[in-house]
Amino acid sequence: MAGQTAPRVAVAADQDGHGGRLQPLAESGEPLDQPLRVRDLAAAMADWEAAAAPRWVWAATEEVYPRLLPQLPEGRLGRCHDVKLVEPLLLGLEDRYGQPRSLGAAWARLHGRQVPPDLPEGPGGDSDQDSLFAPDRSRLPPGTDPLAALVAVHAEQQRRIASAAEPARTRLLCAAESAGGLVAAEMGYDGLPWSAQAHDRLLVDLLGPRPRGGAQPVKLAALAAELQQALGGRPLNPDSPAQVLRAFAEQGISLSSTRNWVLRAVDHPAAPLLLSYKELSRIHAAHGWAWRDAWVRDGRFRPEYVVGGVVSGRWASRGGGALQIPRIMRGAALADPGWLLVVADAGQLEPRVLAAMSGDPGMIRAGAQGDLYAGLAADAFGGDRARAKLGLLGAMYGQTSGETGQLVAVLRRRFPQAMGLVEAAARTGEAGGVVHSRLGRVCPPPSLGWLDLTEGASGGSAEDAARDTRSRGRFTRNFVIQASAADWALALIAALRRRLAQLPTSVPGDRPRLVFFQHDEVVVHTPAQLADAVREAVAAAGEEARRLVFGDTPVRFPLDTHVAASYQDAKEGTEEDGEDTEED
DNA sequence: ATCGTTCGCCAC
DNA sequence: AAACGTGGCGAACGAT
Repeated sequence: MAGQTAPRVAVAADQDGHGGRLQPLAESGEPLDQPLRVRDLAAAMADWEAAAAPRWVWAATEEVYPRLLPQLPEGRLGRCHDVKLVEPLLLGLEDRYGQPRSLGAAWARLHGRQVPPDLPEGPGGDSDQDSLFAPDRSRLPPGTDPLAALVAVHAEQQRRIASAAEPARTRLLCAAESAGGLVAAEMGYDGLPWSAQAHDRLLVDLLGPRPRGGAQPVKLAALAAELQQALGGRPLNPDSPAQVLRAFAEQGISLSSTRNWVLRAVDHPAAPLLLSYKELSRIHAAHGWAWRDAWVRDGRFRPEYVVGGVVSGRWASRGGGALQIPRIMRGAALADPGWLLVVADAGQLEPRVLAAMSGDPGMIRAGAQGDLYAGLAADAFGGDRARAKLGLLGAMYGQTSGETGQLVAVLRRRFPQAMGLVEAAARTGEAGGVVHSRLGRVCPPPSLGWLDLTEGASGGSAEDAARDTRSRGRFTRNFVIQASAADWALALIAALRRRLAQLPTSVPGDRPRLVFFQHDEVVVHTPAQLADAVREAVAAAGEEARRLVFGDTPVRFPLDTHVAASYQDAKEGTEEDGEDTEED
């Protein structure tokens, strides 16, 4: 096929059917040949992928790739440039944060036309029903050639990347974000293995047998009845904070709220009952049978991931609460027979990011070790690891209250460069400025309302203005860390995805798949005999991410990796000796 | 009935 | 012991 050596290929799928058009591009985005019409887009792309593995350029991964996946061979596609994911990154760097990101919007900006607002992101195109007609979400004006517009906008994005203040980092950020788009689509397609039987066992243990209709499970109903008795016997809905506060007041107990930590300090028989009720009630409501009916099909939990859905670059999810699966429910995430789950999480990721970015000698010394907090403690806290950890987390979150404030003061003395980095970020935010991640993801600028308030122009109180100022300082302080950790995590999954695709498989269908990703943690579903190779791939990907994002820093970014049939069992091995089950 | 806000809990 | 960052989500509740 002509042009198969092109480094990039632009893709425009037909609105209906299986065809589309392809156009080979130079790295700069300049066309190398005429567009090529193909009747079977997936087959043509698979051939091209096998021959030359170009970077696929398209308007939006989420609108194209899910439709291709069922028809692609196991190797799938290697790399892409997602115009809609790249656009907001570039807009942020260009002081145009938050402007519309669609292909049509970028095209309109390019031609000085009126920019269409983005469509609201609904529950994404579920291709379950063989929906031949994907609605056009490009926002291009009618009559515009989508491929020509794509090629023009992509070339312009390449120019913008090249003229960014730090082109190499921007290029890496755009590539990583685009790779994230591929991973997200594939994870949504492959799904997290989820055993209905195991899930049922967990639920029955906790709640009792599945009730008919919408009835309350027996254990929950019993707890509610007991609680009502303990609070005087009057009808009570334990799900209503207002009613609960009133009922406790009648017992002579005045509560500031019905939060768990408040209730835990209450000396009354109703308090533990309410705590138990709330715990079980939440499981039933958020991850019970109704949840499974809605989100688990054919032994897979298939949520929708939203790449770049969090300002810091972390992912969000839409539906199913994918990023909030309660720990006690994770026993239901069970590998297929003959398969295993490889679970890897980056321990102490955020403090390691701070160490690497700041170049602080003391922090680097601690971060070169397996346990950063222990190193910190030995250096500055007389070996008290808990205090070292509390202080460092406080410094990264902007905590000032109580004892933690003093710990932060110690850190400032002993690790001036590291503390200087987060405090400079806080000052920038308080002054209304923006900060950026290691790879250059930009934080949102302050709102007009914030500017009015903090400049005293809106008539708000000085207290409100001061509170908003401090709040933005905490946001930007944390942003530089959280967003840089997200940079690393994105590089990790991109590298891991590529390495998994290169693993030799003997039997078709036996390829390891990334099935879950949560901020600093990945899960790979793999044939058992490949589990060791997957572990090695994870470790190598972590090292690759470190080098790409942080260069030659001595700080290590170790991944705690465990292999088990269930997510739960793999995680239990991860926790450090019972004490201190906190993250990071 | 339907919508938006508040509370509160889950994850990192 | 409890206020310190990013989110999603469900029930209650009050407004339309």
